[in-house]
Amino acid sequence: MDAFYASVELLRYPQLKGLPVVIGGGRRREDDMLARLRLEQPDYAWSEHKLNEIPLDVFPRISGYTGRGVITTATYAARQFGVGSAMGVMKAAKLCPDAILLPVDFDQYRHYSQRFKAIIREIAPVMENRGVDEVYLDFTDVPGGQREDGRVLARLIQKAIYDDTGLTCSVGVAPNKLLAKMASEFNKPNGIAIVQPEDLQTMIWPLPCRKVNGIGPKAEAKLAQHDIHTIGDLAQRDRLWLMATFGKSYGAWLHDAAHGKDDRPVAMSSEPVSISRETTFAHDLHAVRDREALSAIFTRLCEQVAADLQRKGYVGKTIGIKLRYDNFQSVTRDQTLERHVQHAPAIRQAAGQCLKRVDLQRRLRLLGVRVGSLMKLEDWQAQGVRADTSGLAAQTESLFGDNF
DNA sequence: TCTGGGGTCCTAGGACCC
DNA sequence: TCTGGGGTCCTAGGACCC
Repeated sequence: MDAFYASVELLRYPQLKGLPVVIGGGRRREDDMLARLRLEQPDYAWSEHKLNEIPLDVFPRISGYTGRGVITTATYAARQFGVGSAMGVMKAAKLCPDAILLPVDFDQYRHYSQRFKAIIREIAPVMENRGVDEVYLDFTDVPGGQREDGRVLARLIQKAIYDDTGLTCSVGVAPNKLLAKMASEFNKPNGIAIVQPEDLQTMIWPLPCRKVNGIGPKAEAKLAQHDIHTIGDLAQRDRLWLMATFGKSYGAWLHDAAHGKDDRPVAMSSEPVSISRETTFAHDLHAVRDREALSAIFTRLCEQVAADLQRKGYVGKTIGIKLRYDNFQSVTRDQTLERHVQHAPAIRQAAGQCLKRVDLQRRLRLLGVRVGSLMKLEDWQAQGVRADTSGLAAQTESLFGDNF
């Protein structure tokens, strides 16, 4: 198999490239930011179609930010300061007070995501989604795909995406998904990198283990304890020793990954396993003192999950909740129903039962609702099973009232 | 001024069944 | 005098990814 890994870069303001920019914080829209900037700079005649003309001093700086948000992504200039994904915005502000802070705008990302994926699919139809800004491609059967080891196709894709969206894109080409993903990071942003099987020792083995997709902070720390730091270090270790130390399955996978082995196909479609909604409160809430606020949030989460299920055409059988306490400890509870459900009252009823099984004395920072064991609505209807939501709405009020 | 939101997959124990 | 054993489902937690 010949695999591509492509990821688009979501920064759309050319004048910000090369500067420390952080995208993150609360849920605001980029439209709102532009509207506010327009208010603040009424004399300046720019439009959304000329994003590159917005002067630098108009963009908000990170230093004015207050709140609990985290960073979604950061430019390389910002990363020089130690700023990175998933870091609290407040912490980033300390590390790099002059950084520009752009709002996260998932609606806009989804829009651009659909566009760039549609463009890619026209060129290379065997495509696997990896979130909003990344895809895998199998270009084995794409005509002309093998020219210059895939470089011609990579350039074609980059140009097509840029012409339509103005977004740049990094591409990695390799014999499998594991290596293509690593290759895509070699020349970011807007680059192309090709890794051949014979490049394994020179290009892959010197990299830290953490670069392997699937080795996270915990595994990295445990590997380091055994003096394994690079992928090359890992490749030298005995397969059976790895299996004994890291578990049969994970140890074997580590050994394969270090040797560049990966036979996962590019999966064009996959059914969701669960659908959930969760929210972190602006301030920690107490189950007794803030009962009404929590109750309203809980109801809204159930309604949002129900709306997501209906919009996407699924029913679910396992209803769960997630709580995060003020010390960041998370707990989950779930319950599998006898019948699949899809509507908010039934979800709220079951989720309310789950709430009764957790400690509600401690302050909470997050509440979430999840529906799993999903089934396509049409398959479920084909079985002739009928939803039983009658009467649940009436029960819900009293059950819920007992919990918060 | 710590630590979002939406997912997947794995593990491990207990229940239950044959 | 006993402590089989495999398969599946359910539940809770945790690692990891984007």
